[in-house]
Amino acid sequence: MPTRWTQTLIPTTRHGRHQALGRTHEEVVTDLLGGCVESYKDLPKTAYQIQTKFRDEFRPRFGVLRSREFYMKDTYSFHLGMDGPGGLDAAYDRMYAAYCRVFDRCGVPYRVVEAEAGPIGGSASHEFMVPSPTGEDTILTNSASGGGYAANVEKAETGPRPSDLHGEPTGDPETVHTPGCPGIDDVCVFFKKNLGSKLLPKNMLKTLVCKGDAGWILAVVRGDHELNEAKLRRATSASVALADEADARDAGFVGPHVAVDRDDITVIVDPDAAQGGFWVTGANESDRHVKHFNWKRELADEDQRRYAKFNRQAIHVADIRNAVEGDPAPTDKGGGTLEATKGIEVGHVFKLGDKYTRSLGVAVRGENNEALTPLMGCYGIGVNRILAAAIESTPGSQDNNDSAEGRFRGGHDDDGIIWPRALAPFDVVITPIKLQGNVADTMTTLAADLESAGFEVLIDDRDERPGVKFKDADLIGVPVRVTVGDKGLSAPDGPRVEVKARDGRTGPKGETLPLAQAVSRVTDLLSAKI
RNA sequence: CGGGGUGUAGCUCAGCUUGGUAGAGUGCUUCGUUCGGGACGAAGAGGCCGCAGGUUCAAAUCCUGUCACCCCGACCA
Repeated sequence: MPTRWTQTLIPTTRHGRHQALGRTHEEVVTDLLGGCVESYKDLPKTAYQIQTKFRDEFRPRFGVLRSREFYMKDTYSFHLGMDGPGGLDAAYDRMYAAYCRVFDRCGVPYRVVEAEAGPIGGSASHEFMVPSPTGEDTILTNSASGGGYAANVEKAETGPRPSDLHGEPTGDPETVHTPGCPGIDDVCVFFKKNLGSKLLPKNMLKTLVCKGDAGWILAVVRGDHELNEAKLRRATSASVALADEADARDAGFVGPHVAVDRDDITVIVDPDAAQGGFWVTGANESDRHVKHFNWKRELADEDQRRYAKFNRQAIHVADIRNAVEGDPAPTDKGGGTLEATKGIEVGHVFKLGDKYTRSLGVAVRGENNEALTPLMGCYGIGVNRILAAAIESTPGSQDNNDSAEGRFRGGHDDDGIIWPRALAPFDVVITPIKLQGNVADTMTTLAADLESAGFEVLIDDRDERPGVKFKDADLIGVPVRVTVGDKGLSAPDGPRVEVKARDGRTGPKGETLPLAQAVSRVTDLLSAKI
């Protein structure tokens, strides 16, 4: 991946030499491990580190959500094979389960989504996403329709979509001069401005020229859809490369009928593009588009010769585009309709296979002294991003597990942060109303009792008005606040204090209860499964 | 790199179109009254209006240049 290097920070030293700041460490760890293992008996092995990573982000934003410097835990495992004990599959499953426990205990709502193993190689990949409107990744799920499918846009499959290549034309073909408009949007703007007719991207066919193993591949999707290269690769079971940029301009005027009379072109059409009705597409001529394109008329004829593959029904209709909201969900995953949600990626597990070990020449000797290339998995957690995600997360979001009644996982409201307990800087804040009478003594004793019970306690002994302290406690999001005041302590039936949970479990005004019950009530609130 | 925006009191900003030597809120200082959900009154301190030129009797305001910051976009294991 070229981006692995373009996004690496490479400063120049005063001596004119280049130094690279660590990005991710598949190569480094693989190379390191290669020097440590000799025999099949040395595997499996797992290495991890928690350290600062650097990445030359195009556009850092949202504070700690996307930054050039961040904290990351990354783990790499090495195996002799895929199956059985000690294999990559088993390690992957255990790592997956461990990640679920990590995010459970952090108290952030998350969803595990299927991700594209992609051109980097490997066979399986899952992302751990925290749902949030601030998120930069899009997740597609069918949970609203009762299914259990979740995947990112690159990976998401759609259920069956009907297609019909034999619909009747909507009119005679008409070539339109569209100077300087290779792109879909350009053409639509041109139609409106210069021809006074409204043309929508969904009425256009986007034809992408790709190089396959055995000749050219034309990938055709609707103008408002995006080609998914991984899906195209699977549909052709071949390696696929988009035509290079030098050809890109003229490629913008290509239409599917360029395949006519040629046998070295394979046409692959997304179902939504393989329809009758009104189409505008490239005219196979620079600066020209054609109206009323029709699949049957343009590719077949009476002699059944124009595009032989069409007539042999060898033209492929396949899901080759990114899924979008509203698509049917895969039927074997519960069916229904896909809906889109924004999410923040906080973790990723990945079966890399032999991609790195093979290219770096790492091998061990097997039982028969043969050379074996280990398989590899990698597993990452964006440590500081969890903090941001915990605050940005949508309160009450569903997660992958059964959403238990009353389970609450933090986030924020108009008053500030609502920390899940595991991430909060303190468990309890004690807010004295005014340091008079025995308030100070009670407060100190209570703090000591709470600390003995295992909690981290913050005492707000600032000389501020009560309202100020309440607002600040809410703002920094300490999970439980205990208010100690002279009025409560001198109640006729014995001293009382107020206990309030930041997440609202104790209501907007909290609970007033006898001082003696404070520690046990706080314990209840803090040990509730979050 | 492309597009847009903003630089005025410690902070958040108004004023600029229609030039006339600077305002609000908040914060700060002092005094008094208050004190269970960001108190109230009174008095006060605080700004070469990002920087450099130009136009003008006169520039925060108009013109040119420059610097800085912010936002949006560039398909991101």
